[in-house]
Amino acid sequence: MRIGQLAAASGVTTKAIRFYEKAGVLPAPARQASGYRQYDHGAIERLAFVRAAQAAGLTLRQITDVVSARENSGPPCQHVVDLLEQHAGSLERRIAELTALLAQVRRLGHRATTLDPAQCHPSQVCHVIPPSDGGTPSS
Amino acid sequence: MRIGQLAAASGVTTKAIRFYEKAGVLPAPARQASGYRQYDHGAIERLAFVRAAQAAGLTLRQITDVVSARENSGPPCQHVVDLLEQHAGSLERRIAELTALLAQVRRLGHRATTLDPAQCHPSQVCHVIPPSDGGTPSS
DNA sequence: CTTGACCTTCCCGCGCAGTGGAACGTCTAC
DNA sequence: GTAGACGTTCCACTGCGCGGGAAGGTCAAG
Repeated sequence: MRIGQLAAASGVTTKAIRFYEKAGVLPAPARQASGYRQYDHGAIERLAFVRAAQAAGLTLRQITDVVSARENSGPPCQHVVDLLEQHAGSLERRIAELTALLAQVRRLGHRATTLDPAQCHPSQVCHVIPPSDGGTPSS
Repeated sequence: MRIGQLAAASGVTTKAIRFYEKAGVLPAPARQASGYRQYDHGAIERLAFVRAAQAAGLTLRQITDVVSARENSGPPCQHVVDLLEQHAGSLERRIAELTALLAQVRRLGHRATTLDPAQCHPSQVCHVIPPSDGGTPSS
């Protein structure tokens, strides 16, 4: 099948498919005499894996590592398990950061209800957001 | 004071200060005859506001809006309150997304412990991550 | 033969918040 | 007068995941 059919079958644009190939996340397919890419049926499954892994929040870089591990040394299950565990850890940290940030933003919003706009000196931009409160950067 | 002193006093690099000015988040300061930027004391406070607002997770675009509202029509408190409320809402949504994603990743990790690597067909990349499970996209 | 759908490669752009470096001007101390 | 610490501008690059469009080649139908 050609790239257009693969795109239609997988729901991924031809642009994205070529991008994945260039990024190393999909192997370079065979070419027809015309230069057109020629895909076999497995390409649909590989593409489905890429989308599933993306839906799990993995980056293309991480997926590329999984795919090349698979190509070099068989099923990369342990690698994938480690990756998922590590990913779960970073999700937890990120959630904790955002939760702390949410609490901080809520404090500011609440604080605003007790302040008088007239008390806002021109030298400040807005006294609702005070300097150096040690908020967690959202990186 | 010159830009280097402002940088030292505020803990922000000269690069970032010039970047803020170009982005419209800081007003263009006066210039000396040499062309050097000349800052008054209020610049330190404006910069502190920018950093505090960033620590609260606001983007430079949002901060720019607050600053220009301040310049055009006095204390932007209501604007800021609305902004914070809206920001809290998007933080909540983001946290919910990431929490759902974390649950999904945990399910995958757990599932991996019940699978046999030998069962992983070559046509798949890795059977730990199955296709089309309807995971929430992380963006 | 020509039209139109498909394919190829290529580079540019987005949004975000800067950082790095080049090439050059300025000020201060010795 | 010269070293070096500071300042100025501009352009490029980072990571992420593509999308848009140009300029051209290929293939089937009418």
